[in-house]
Amino acid sequence: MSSAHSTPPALLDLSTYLLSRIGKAARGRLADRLAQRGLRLWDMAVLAALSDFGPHAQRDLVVRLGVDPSDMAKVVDQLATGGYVERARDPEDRRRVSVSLAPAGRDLLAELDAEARAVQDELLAPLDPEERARLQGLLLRVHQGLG
Amino acid sequence: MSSAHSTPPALLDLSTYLLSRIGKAARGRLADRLAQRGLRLWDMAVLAALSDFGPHAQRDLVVRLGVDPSDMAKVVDQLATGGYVERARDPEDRRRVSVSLAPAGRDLLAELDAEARAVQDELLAPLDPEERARLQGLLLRVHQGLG
DNA sequence: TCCTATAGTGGGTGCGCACCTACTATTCTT
DNA sequence: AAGAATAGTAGGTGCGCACCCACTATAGGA
Repeated sequence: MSSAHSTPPALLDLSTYLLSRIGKAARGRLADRLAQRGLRLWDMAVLAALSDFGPHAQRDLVVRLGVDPSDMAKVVDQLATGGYVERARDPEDRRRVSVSLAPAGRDLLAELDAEARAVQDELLAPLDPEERARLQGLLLRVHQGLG
Repeated sequence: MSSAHSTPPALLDLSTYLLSRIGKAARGRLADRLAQRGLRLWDMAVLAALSDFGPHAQRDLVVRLGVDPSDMAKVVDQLATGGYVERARDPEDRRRVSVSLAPAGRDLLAELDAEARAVQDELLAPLDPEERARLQGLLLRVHQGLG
């Protein structure tokens, strides 16, 4: 992949390029670890949303995470098959499926979070803790601006 | 896409996630601009390499940029068709094709660089110039560590 | 009640990217 | 001169991702 060797300075001077490259490495490494468990990035995002905000109608997960409804159906189905989330028809509107985090899902999320932090340690190895915190703060603000 | 709205804090707390997300946005926006000219990211990388380091044997471009030789052939072919680079058989080793930047390629690279900086302005809008410089410095060091 | 809108689902499409194989032309080795 | 190695090329494959369409079930409004 990105053969460390002598990347053109014209590219290294562009934050756009660095973000693209580093982001790809981050995504790739995390995806690899999730793949070993038969999971993809969206699985983790769904678990995190359920953990942070409680049960969601499937439709609300779609809105929150910005995924196609059809794709979300597949993700939730897989998570339910694995016993990580529970699906239940909403009695007040039987079109809706309420999705909630199962205990196994909470455990899984903790493990995935640890995987993500391991990737982080690899990736941010050149930075000391203070610098990592500064980077995190800057990235957070950039992310907020993404709209 | 990443619907700014209420991303799970468990994810926002992970630099891995932020890098992945922001990197994807950076890549996507730049790729869109290049696509309007019928170009892809590798085209820009090749132009930058030629500009920064002078003519390359095609094989050396492959090594420097870490691309598959077969894919590089296609990129160079497209750039040559557009008049942005020139191909010449190396007389000392007629297997080799020496690739060099044509004047039109230098102009194009300048425009693409401007496009990249425009994306940068969009993306890093929440940061002031000093913060952008700090981010750039941190990213550069992280990139160096990618190996 | 009829008509429209909404929630979820199954199946399929197109694109970009990385990768691989087979092949030709040329050079190097012995 | 023969065989192995190298540079480049044409074409094809598999994967992940985003997206779209058709369909069922349910609910809400006129």
